[in-house]
Amino acid sequence: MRPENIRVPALPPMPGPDHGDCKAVASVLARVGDKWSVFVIMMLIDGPRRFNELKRMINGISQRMLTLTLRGLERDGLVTRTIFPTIPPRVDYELTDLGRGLAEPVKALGEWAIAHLPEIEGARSKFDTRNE
Amino acid sequence: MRPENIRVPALPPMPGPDHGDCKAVASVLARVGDKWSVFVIMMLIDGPRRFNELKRMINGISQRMLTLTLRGLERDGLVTRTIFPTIPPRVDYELTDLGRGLAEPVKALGEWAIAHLPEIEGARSKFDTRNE
DNA sequence: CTGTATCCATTTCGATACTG
DNA sequence: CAGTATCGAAATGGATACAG
Repeated sequence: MRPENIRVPALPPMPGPDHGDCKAVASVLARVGDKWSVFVIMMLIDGPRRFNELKRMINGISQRMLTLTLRGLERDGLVTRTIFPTIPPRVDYELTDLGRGLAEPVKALGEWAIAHLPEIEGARSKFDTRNE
Repeated sequence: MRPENIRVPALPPMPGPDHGDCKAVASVLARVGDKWSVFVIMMLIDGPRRFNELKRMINGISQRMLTLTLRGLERDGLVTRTIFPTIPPRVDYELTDLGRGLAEPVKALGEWAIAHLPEIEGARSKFDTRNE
């Protein structure tokens, strides 16, 4: 049997051509999926905000979750954290260029959500009543 | 004191003008944020798919999570579920018009994620090494 | 083939208390 | 003001077994 006739076994664990990025992309989408990340990004579109300012704007968020959300956004390079060593201390959070770029598709998604909310809620209640 | 001088107390539990939609919009965003919903929507863009077909395409998803994800999408009116009473049984899932509409901004978000993945991963490792 | 039911580990998150 | 630390409740998700 000559080399050109050797059969190479298929490669089973390779579902699609873009699977290499799959987990990585998922990690980015997960950030957007975080309940609070989107709200924080929205609140920062108009300019920098202080910690408690954000806390008041977002209404239901706990101090803990705001801290964790901001740390996550900072880690991904989406917001900057600026400390003013005054007393009382002051910390400003601001979107980076990257963060402002992300805000665009996020805003589009949010606008779609608002526009189609009636349809979705209708579908939901219809589905729920159909199954008691 | 005349009527025009009466002071109306401020309304404390009303953080912003768009707060009424806040919880509702969040519930839509939460669906997109679901780890698997976005992948399922992507897989359905090209046309209807069967249950196990989706399961194979998505690679890491468990049977349980695929069922739950599809039920959620169906409940929101984003996919339809068509049963063919053959044996063995066959069930097709397909995007509705609403679902195809949602796919647009979702795709934009996914493309942004892929395009800026290097920046984000760079920011992450930088952040992680800076904090040991 | 297309699910449902159950169990269990892990993660997530809110409440609370405390620090510089 | 801007966090950190800790705890327990709840949600999430995988594995497995079973059913129509």
